[in-house]
Amino acid sequence: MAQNQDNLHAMRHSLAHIMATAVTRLWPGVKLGVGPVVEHGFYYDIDAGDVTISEDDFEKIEAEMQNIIKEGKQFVRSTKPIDEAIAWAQESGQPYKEELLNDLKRAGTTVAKDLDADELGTITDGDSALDEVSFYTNGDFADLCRGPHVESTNKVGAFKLMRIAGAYWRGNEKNAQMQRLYGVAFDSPKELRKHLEMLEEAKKRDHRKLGQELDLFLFSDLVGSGLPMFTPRGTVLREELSRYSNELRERSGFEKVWTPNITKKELYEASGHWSKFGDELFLVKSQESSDDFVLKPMNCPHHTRIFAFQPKSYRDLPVRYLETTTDYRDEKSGELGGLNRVRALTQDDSHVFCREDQIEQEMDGLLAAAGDLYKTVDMNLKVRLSYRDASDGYLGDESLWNKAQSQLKAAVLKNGLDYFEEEGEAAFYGPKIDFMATDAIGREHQVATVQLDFVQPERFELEYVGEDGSVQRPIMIHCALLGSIERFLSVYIEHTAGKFPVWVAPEQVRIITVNQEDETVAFADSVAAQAKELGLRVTIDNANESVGKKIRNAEVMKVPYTLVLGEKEIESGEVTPRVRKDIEVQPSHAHQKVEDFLRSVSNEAKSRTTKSSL
RNA sequence: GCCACCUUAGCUCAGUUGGUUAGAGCAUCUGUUUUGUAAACAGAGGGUCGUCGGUUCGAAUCCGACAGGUGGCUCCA
Repeated sequence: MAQNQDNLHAMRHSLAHIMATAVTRLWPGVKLGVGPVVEHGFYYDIDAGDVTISEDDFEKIEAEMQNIIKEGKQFVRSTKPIDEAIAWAQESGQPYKEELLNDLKRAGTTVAKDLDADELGTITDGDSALDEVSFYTNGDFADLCRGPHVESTNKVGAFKLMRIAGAYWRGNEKNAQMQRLYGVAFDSPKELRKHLEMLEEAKKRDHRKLGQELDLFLFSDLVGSGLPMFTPRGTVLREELSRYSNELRERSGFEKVWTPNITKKELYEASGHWSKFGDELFLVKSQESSDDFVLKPMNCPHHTRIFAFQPKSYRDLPVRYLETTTDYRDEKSGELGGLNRVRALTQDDSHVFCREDQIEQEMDGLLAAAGDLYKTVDMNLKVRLSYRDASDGYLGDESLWNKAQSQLKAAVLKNGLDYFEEEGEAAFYGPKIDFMATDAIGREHQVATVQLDFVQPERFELEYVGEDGSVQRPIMIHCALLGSIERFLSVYIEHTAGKFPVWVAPEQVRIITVNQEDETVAFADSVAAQAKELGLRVTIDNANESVGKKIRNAEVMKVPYTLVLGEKEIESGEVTPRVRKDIEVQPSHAHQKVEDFLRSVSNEAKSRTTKSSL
């Protein structure tokens, strides 16, 4: 298995090399960046000068790649001293390679390790010292590369070029933008086909498609991009989820607060957000006063004002505030996408103000709440410890940072969470524990987050009176369980493929009438009334259509339970519920009394289970 | 914001190299039908082909700008 993995890796690496060969043959003089292996395939960054490569060119590039593969040239590995390599880069007109090599020479091993493996890592020569780098040559084309490669160009399996994208040289938007050509590659055509089919399947559960089909949310050009609106059905999802999220915290002492949607910009100058995010705030102009207002982009500064409203004693702590509220951020246009990234986002936000000795207990409570929520929605999340990096975009004393980071790690370890650590992912005021969910095509998105903050209490001069009468500074713990409701929905809709469990389903029971006789309609009405009495979301389909058609409509809308009501049901007072296929049903009698059916559905909803007790 | 691509009816999509009144299925409405567990039948309405500008005797089709979207990059409190 490991053997196969290694081979697949070498194959993908070789394909990146072959693609670079092909592009160089087709457009002589292109300048090459880096060409690493990624999940499912590979890419290569290319600067083609004035030439624009587009997806229409894929056929041509793939054909040339096939030629190279047919030639079956050996990949020959060689090494050069770094100065010779630099000379080679200069001679062959490869300024990007030259830059990398110069950095390698200058940086030495220590720094090279810190750099992204996709960049410098690809050209370092494994464990050996950096005074030498490796090359792979196939025929007349040589490329700087760590490898490994397969032995010759005809041993590369099945591949397909997928798309082309812009990518800044070395990930910095101040640098030149190169063209990144992506391909996928597998051992066999069969596996490639399987992968492409999987992508087709994933498209069917795309939250944007399901949002349309299941009548959940919409965008309007008149309202603006990144500003979703929710239909009655979509609003049920939002409210059921945020209610649950709130319950989980109210249980452990959180109290709801309310803050306005606009505020003077001075609030964010105080918090530090203005200087960091000023250009992403929506400005609001008052016609009555000279104040500059902004739409609030987050809630912590407001919550510090509520905390500071009355003097606090150590006995008052922890103080726990909870607010589900919509924030506004003027994201750059290219960063918006479906519900995942919007300009009006609703956070199920909360803040704890506590003493240092209370951090552990508070963190435990929040991590447990996150665990409960994600167990209920049946999602497995990766936990990311998001630390600061060496850049200067962070506020606060470095020793406080170190302490906060180790406290977060301790909490994660104590709670037995699987985690990974990543530098440069922290908020500017503190490190975070981020819960990462995966969408239908495998992209990761942050949902829940727990953050430790020593900075804002400082900047807002928050205090409480300690046991000995001295003035103390509280610590803030930020937490959102869903994160942004919109983003959560984007992954949750894809996770469930729109087959929502009963407790969140916008429509829990659909009643279908067999005919439009008065008696039938009256019976349907009475069943619906009973269902509503039990707090169920129920609709009646009394359309003049065939029963088959109406069943189909209920199926298409993924309604969990459907009742067909006609003469038989009126006579017996019993129903035979049609259960959505994904719902686990414990073996039980197929038909049952109306009251029994409705009561058990109602119990399922209350207990937020995914199993049916019918 | 940057790179590539996309935009035809409410939805999904046809529309041949620029050439009459731009088509289909579903949905909607009307009529017939009163229906038993995934699509009854018939008819009708619905589009200045994303917007604006240009080329042309003639533009859904070619060119440009803008808007919206998709996939990436950058960013993400």
